[in-house]
Amino acid sequence: MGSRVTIRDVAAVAEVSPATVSRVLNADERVAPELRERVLAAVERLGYRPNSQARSLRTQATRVIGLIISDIQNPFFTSLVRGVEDAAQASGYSVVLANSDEDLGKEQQYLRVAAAEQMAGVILSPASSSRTRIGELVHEEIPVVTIDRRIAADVDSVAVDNVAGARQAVEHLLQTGARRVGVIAGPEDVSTAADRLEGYRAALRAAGLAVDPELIVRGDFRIDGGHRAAARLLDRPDRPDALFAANNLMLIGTLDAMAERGLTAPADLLLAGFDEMSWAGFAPPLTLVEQPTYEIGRLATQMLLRRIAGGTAAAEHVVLEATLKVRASSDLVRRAV
Amino acid sequence: MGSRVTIRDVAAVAEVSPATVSRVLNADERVAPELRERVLAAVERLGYRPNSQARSLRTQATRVIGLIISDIQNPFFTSLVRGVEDAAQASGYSVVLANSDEDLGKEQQYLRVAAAEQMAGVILSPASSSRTRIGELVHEEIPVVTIDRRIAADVDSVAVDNVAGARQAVEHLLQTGARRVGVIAGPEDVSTAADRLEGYRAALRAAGLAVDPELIVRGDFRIDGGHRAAARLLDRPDRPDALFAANNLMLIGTLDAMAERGLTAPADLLLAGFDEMSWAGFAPPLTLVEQPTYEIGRLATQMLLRRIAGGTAAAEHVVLEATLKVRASSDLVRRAV
DNA sequence: GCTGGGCGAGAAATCGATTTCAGAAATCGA
DNA sequence: TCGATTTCTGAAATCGATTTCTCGCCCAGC
Repeated sequence: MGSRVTIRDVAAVAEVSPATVSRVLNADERVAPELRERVLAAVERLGYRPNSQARSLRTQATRVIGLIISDIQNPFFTSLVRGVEDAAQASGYSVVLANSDEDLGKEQQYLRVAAAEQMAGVILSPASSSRTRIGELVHEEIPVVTIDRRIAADVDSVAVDNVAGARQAVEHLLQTGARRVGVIAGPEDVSTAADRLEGYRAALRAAGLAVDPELIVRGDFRIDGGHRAAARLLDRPDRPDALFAANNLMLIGTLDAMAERGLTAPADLLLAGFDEMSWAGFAPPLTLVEQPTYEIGRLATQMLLRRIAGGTAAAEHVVLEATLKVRASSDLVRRAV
Repeated sequence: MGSRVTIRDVAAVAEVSPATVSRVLNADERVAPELRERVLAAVERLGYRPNSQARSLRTQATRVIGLIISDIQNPFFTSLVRGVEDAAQASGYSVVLANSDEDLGKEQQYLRVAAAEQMAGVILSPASSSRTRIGELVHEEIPVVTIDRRIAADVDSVAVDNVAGARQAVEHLLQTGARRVGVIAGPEDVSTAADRLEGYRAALRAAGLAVDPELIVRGDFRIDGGHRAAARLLDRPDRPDALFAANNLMLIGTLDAMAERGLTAPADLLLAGFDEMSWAGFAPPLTLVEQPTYEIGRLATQMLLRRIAGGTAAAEHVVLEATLKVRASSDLVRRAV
């Protein structure tokens, strides 16, 4: 019947009271060295492991942080998860992972679970910037840090400078010779999508080019949506001479659509995307705006832990840099690279 | 200060005892309809949510199942996770997800967490068939179901018939005209890898061909390993005329290695792999042995829930079918498909 | 009319830890 | 030497639920 060994058993073996055992285990200094020894020996001998339910019932605090991701399948999140786990573990916290799958309903449910389980804190990549509701967590006073995307509520966030990243990519396309750059943008209510679109516009304006609304098509940050959006752009009589996909999965959809039409980059058009695609295997190598994903996870966790420890300052918004990696898909000269 | 509303508050408002509130909430029949009404109204009005720590401390049972995956980044697991979540949720359980990253140390740590948190059960895709240790869970009498891979211990498992799947793929390659089929096999201590290699051998034997050990190279089920293994095969003076990669990530590595050498399938050699690759975007479309991933997750969860409910029969091993999907990468005739 | 059985509801025990409180022993200062 | 602190330890309260125990009441049966 499992976790049979309780603190009383340890106390009995060590011939002390349960209170003393608890003190020893919680690094309370004022315990005689001799008793401490006896307790530790008993713990060792019995293989005692404190019952975490009982502990957190009493202390009203768990050492678990929730990590709610909008799309686990997206490799962007994988190394981010590692950053979170490493930082959390270093402070003795464990991480539970959930996949909202860009679904507001699922997201809501996980947020409820986090509140019900009284998790110490939550790191969230919100499915929507305007419709995600963290009310339950706020009510339970559970701190929240958003990653990758911001939300309306006043909480900490960690993200990259999406405007600058997208702008760099589009400016690069223009410098390489593109004149009509199509963009496969993300969903309207995701801040990341809005920012990247803004970067696209900024690049055009800086180059003195008009923003043609016909060249802006929205996808859903997933493969299918990217495929449909790219198809619409590619089937225009005046086909764009470059495409910028606002995230990695939509870039895959774009590659699909191009393959169907027998088009290749950079020969037929230039191509750039956002977010890592370490699955590799793509020909040609793709020009991408890359994010420091591990770092995002690590920083977000540290901010969260500070909040948990009791920081009550105003919400902090950390903005990291995204860097453009030019590769063959957008580079006529270095095509062979 | 969060979850302030306790069962006593509800009891006070409804003017009954806490015991009665508990009975109403746990569907105990013998409560007068009138009191039941009052209790439900009070619960509603106060927004009462039972404290799950307190509950599971008393009942000695959580409604959480752990899902420990060997590589989250592998899309194979994504729809499997969905299958688990759907089935768990239908029975009122929540799922916590962990990524062992094919690392025995991490795996061990998560297993320990599962034991410490007294999870109701664990679904595990073990990092190793021989070195994974589930002793702690067994000790706590926490049921375990392994997926995708088997382990030495006597626990339930759900997997596909990897031998038959691999055999089908290799037989297909032979029928399409291949004579020297190279295989990029998986790690020695993973049952899945051993089975698929066995299927490869069986196909050759059935065709009356000798098994050339030079054509068998081991990878690590990851992109890099697949890349190195494929490179070794491709650089041989007597290059194989077909390759079978034992999982999806190694197939990507194989594609990389081929691209570096200017080789394409099916023109230069035939190509087949194992596991879905729904990221698509690959040219040519790939011949793959596909698994019913969602179903694996769903079935594993149902088995686990039966164990949790108290089934004590002998370990059950469910074997599903994997089906070969022939696509252009191995099909000279239907190359245009 | 009295007893016994059944049922519904509250009081209290319980789960396993932490923490407060109080008392005994040790230390210190005068 | 004695009283006043301080230090250490154990007894008991506590966290918030569930569950056992107990009691009062009602009704049926003899």
